[in-house]
Amino acid sequence: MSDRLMTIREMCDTYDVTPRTLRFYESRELLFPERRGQHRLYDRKDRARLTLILRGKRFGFSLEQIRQLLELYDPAERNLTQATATIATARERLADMERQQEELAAAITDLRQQIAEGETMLKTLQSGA
Amino acid sequence: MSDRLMTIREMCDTYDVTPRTLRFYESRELLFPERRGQHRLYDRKDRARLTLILRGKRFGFSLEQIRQLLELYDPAERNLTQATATIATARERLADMERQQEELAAAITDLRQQIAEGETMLKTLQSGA
DNA sequence: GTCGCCCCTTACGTTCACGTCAACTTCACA
DNA sequence: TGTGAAGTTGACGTGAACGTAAGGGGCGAC
Repeated sequence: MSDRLMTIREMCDTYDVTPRTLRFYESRELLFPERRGQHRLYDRKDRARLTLILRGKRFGFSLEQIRQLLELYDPAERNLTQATATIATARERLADMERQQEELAAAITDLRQQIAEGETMLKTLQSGA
Repeated sequence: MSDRLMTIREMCDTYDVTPRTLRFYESRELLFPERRGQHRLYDRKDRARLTLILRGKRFGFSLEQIRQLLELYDPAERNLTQATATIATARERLADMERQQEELAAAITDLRQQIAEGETMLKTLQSGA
């Protein structure tokens, strides 16, 4: 199964991050690995969280924004007002992402066009202007 | 027309950035406004560039990556090898963006699902658990 | 036992993308 | 003629997200 516990090194190799990064995320309360003595051990849930963290980063979110999002994925919310707030900020994040999606689609179309034009220019240059 | 020259303040108001930001972009060679005496004046092309800069930032690109992309939009390339390199890095950026688009779509679907689940939980809490 | 390796904490250093402040010029206007 | 608004350069400050170096514990291999 995938519910094996992983050492920090295994995590780093798997997700291409440094130990410093994982400890840093822990200090910012984005990860909560178990401790076997002094050593950290990461389980399936930790890995899922890390996946979401790295994904969030690629979309340009701050670690704090990501931390708030993670609360949504982690049903530790027993408090009503807390849960309401979590969902509200999640909606904002969702709106951000939807806007970004539209912009991204437009930018991709645009860039494809520019590349095509660039290539046309390139061929002109090659054919000896 | 939109080919009016704009002062730094007009630019700031229009694009919601600070003068410091515009001067910083200039120092990093992302913008090249004219000089009327000491003062900077931004034309249509500068505004187009700024739009692309801000867009790129929202996608999580660094200013240096954006600077390289801008070369593509600016046909000042008279050099063959230079133009080839520019197009090559533009292709990489495009690939990044396409990957990001897929990921983003998946993340949005995912987040919507989580929000839905969160709301279900919320109603359970509200109905008095 | 001691060597190497992996892990730990603490703490200062670094990069990016600006913010902030000081001191100066230039120009419109009272 | 000053005065204030808007612009300039230059230098130092700042927050986020780590990098890096120093010093130390534990543990299997030789």
